[in-house]
Amino acid sequence: MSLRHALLGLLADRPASGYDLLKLFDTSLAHVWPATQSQLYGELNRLAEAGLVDVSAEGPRRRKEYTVTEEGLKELRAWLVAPTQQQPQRSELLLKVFFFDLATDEQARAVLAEREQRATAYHERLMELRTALEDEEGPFTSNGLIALEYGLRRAEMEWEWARWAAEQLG
Amino acid sequence: MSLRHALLGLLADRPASGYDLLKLFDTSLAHVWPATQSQLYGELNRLAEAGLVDVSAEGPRRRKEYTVTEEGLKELRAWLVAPTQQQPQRSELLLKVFFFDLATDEQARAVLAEREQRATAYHERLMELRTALEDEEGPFTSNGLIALEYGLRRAEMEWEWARWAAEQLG
DNA sequence: CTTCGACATGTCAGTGATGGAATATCCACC
DNA sequence: GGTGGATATTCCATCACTGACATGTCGAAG
Repeated sequence: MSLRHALLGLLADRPASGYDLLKLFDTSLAHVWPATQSQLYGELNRLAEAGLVDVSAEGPRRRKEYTVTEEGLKELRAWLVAPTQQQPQRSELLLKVFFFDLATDEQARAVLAEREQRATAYHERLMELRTALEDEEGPFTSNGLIALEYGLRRAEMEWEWARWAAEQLG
Repeated sequence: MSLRHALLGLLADRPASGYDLLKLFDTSLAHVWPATQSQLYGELNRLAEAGLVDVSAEGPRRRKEYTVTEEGLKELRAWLVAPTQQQPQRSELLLKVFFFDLATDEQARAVLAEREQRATAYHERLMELRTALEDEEGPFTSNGLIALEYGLRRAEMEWEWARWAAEQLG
């Protein structure tokens, strides 16, 4: 349900087309709220129907540029201050942990090692992203860095936990 | 897709009915892979159709008791050692952080404070669950504690981050 | 002048989760 | 003997996400 607010948020900075927004998603919001092209175009049309955005310009190649309406901004601000519902956390990894008794110790260790690796790799990617972000000056940079820090801390937590868990198995 | 494996995993410990499994989900797996009643019964029927479980007994009130088949166990073990796909992380909280410029500092702080509170409350709940688990001896206790530790660490990470983030706003 | 890559939008089938309603049985208690 | 609560299963409408397919335009490079 928040894809809608992600779009409104990006459009609040500046008008953009679906294509623009798709790229913005891939860069800025990729780690926070990934979305596919089909979702995005569909939601844009629904947003326009609901009067939260307007088509402010049409360009070549059927390009439609969207702008948030007053109503859209209102909706966005209301969402920002509404209580954040935390979505139920499903974790395939932890599910496997639950059933570790069905595997050998070696197999269990492999599962944990895989996660540790992934977490460190992800951490590195985020560190690169951070240095990249620090150079350029975008509208979402400083807030983006706060969100990014969450990812970094989470990755650290994950590999520390994975190591600890592997010890527990012994 | 892993609901299937969650069910197989629980049934691998002992045969059970849908109703039993629902209760097991609510207690043991609630924090790891929540599932609703409609999902669960549906998946059980599909599992039986696929030959991964058998109806091993029928009791009063149309109760059907399911048991994993050899094939089901095979599937479960294959899943355990297969690479764990990490599902894309959508976070409504981080999305809000991205758009903090649209809110007042006060509002942003409130969002962060709410999360900090939730994280500490969740941490407390998990601590209680841990002491409860440590007393009783279940089949999944020791692995459950490893999974639970993940939740604890994550909650700690979250409130530390929320505090840090609030400082950044100043 | 053609072709290739980037730009740009739309649609659809399949899958899985949500939430609620409908149905029925058994048991304990009054 | 009737009622309420726990046991137990099934179905359905709705919604969101995925991944793929379909369609078409423009600009630059050769």
